[in-house]
Amino acid sequence: MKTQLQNYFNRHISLTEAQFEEVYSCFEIKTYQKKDLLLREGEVCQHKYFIIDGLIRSYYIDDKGTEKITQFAIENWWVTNTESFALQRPSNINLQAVEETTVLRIKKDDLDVLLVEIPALEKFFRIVAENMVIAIQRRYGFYMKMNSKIRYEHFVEWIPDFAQRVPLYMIASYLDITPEYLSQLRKG
Amino acid sequence: MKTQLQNYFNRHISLTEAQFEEVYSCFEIKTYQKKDLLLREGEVCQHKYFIIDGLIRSYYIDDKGTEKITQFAIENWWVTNTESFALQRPSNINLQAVEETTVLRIKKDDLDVLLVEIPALEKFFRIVAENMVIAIQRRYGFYMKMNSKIRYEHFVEWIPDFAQRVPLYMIASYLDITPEYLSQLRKG
DNA sequence: CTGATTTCTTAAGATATCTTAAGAACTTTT
DNA sequence: AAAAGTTCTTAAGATATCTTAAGAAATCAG
Repeated sequence: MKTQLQNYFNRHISLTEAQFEEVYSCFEIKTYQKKDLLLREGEVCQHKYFIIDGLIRSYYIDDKGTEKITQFAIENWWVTNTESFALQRPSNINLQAVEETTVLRIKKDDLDVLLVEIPALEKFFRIVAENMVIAIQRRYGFYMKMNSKIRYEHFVEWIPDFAQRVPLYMIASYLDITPEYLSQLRKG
Repeated sequence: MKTQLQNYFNRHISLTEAQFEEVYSCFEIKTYQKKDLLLREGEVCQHKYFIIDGLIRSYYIDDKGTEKITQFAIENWWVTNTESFALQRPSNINLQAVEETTVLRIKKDDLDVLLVEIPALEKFFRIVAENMVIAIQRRYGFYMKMNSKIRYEHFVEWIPDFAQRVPLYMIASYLDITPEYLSQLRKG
């Protein structure tokens, strides 16, 4: 748990043992049951979450009442609603545990203090944010370029693990395909 | 020019006059003519650009030979290909001046040095990166939710300036609509 | 001012994907 | 093991958007 977070920090910056202790003391361990919400549409997002184990999805309900999944996140990923967290505005998405999920979470206020006390963290979160930009651009770039069938094949190939852990209709939603049409695609 | 950059830094962090001078000395002024490329597909992106004046687009050529625009950037925006710049990989997009455009640009190597010397810059670029995440998510979130007609109307309403400065077929490309279909939409 | 290039429009037929509705196959709970 | 809930499939008709091809309008270069 502790080591898992420490390893992640060490990927990008070096913290002294004391610094890491200070950082770690600001995190809280939480376990969510399947279907529990970490963040509800309309609330202001107060936490950044580091996933120790499990699977989180980010989704909203569209005007027709259909769930639209915008992101999945698994072990060793950071998750939050950046817009709501950074600007302290009401969230337009829900964060929900797809499986039983354990996270380390940190409050915005605590993080703000830490960033001042340990400037190396600025670098860390700059890199995390840049990686997020890269990931999102790759995702949508691919999405825009490819048709439904290729999107699905790519998804299964790329993260075969997901195809196991997530029901098909959620993959469909993430890929912006109706489950019915995905069914057709899988046939032929 | 100098002030414009300084103002932008001051939005998020405070630099002493001396620090700003050091920062500024790493930037180079460049003017690109209409259609000049700042970055070519396949090259590794070596610069971050701060636009003083003008308009830059980011685009690639798809398998059918059609230009697909992924981003526009104007005065006071930062632009680069984050993936290529951060990971020093070949770029999958072109950056091109849509109008005559003046930028302040900084080399990756120089920026890396600056970030070490002036840690406050880490915070600055963390915030810039977070804002980019927010902007991209808003953009694609909206894109996914809305149909072509609403995307177009929103675009014109949101940045009316653009509708003047950018040919219609580029707006179509950015909104992922064929120019022919956009023509139909504008009629009825 | 004229020819060349770039940008925009029209219209008809083609296609990817959605919608609706229903039932089958699983999975979890009792 | 029955009931209840969740997930997946099938198929037919509907629709948003694309493709192709052509010409009109506007802008740029000589």
